[in-house]
Amino acid sequence: MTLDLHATATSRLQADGQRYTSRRRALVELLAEVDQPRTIPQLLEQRRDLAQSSAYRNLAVLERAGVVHRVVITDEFARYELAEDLTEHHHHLICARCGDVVDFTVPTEVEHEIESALAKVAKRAGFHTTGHRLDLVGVCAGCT
Amino acid sequence: MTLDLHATATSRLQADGQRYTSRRRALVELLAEVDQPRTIPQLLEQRRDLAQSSAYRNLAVLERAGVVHRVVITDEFARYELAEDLTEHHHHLICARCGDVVDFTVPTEVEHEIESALAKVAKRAGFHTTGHRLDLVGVCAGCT
DNA sequence: ATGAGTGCAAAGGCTTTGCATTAGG
DNA sequence: CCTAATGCAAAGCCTTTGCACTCAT
Repeated sequence: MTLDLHATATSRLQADGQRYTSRRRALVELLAEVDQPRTIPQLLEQRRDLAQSSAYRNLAVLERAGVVHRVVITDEFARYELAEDLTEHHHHLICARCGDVVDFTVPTEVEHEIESALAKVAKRAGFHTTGHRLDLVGVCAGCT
Repeated sequence: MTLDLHATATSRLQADGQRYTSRRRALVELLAEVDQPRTIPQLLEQRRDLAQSSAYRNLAVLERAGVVHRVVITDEFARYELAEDLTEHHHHLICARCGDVVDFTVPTEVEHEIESALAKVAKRAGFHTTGHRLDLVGVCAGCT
């Protein structure tokens, strides 16, 4: 799995004319460790040897290559997570208490219901959707 | 409708110890005119007599009072719309082409399906949700 | 009069960029 | 070798804040 992840990252970056350098690999590893989108300050705190500007630049490169995905929740910090096809499908629980964002998955059957409802929405509204954002606002486990 | 809107705004602001001044009323009117969340630059362009800092401050006041709602889509500009209970329930179509955000409503029956699916999600995940964000990414009418 | 509201300008905070240095292929 | 990548510092951009002025009550 980890091997696949890095192999995939390498090939996707190469396809975009980019290298899979040590810092980029470090960022991908940090994102793969956790089940929540992370802010750049969080990433920098875990890996003090990463330069802030390079982190911003590298995450932008990784996003263009389709390795990571940028998630905008509030306007304080952008968050990054691995691209959807490198993780399992999930949604976000935005904690109204602590502001943290955690992934959470739903049973396949419910997922299908939501997707079918969304498909109807798209069809009736008469446009082709390229994706959707579905997040729940509530209270995370840590905040009880 | 318009009368109700301003009457409601007045009472909600009063409940928060705030006045419904001309600039605040102007902001509410601008938001009521369109069916999409607007950025502060957009609002300032339509009403050149509004001061930028006051617009930021007044929208913050109006949000605390529950008259408007702040919507964060990307990290460039925050957007504001009338509070949900002052408009009809709607979702957002984020245009991948021009970056604009437009409201769009769905048939009640589909809306119910989505809400019931979301209720299941919340229940199975074991938390109390206070709300959800459901936006579609696609191409708006203007971009065909 | 008296405090809320307003406008201008300056400061904050996240993110991006310029530039010299380092490193990967 | 030679270009891409990196790190530091400075600049950008959206937003907030300080402060004096104005307006409503």
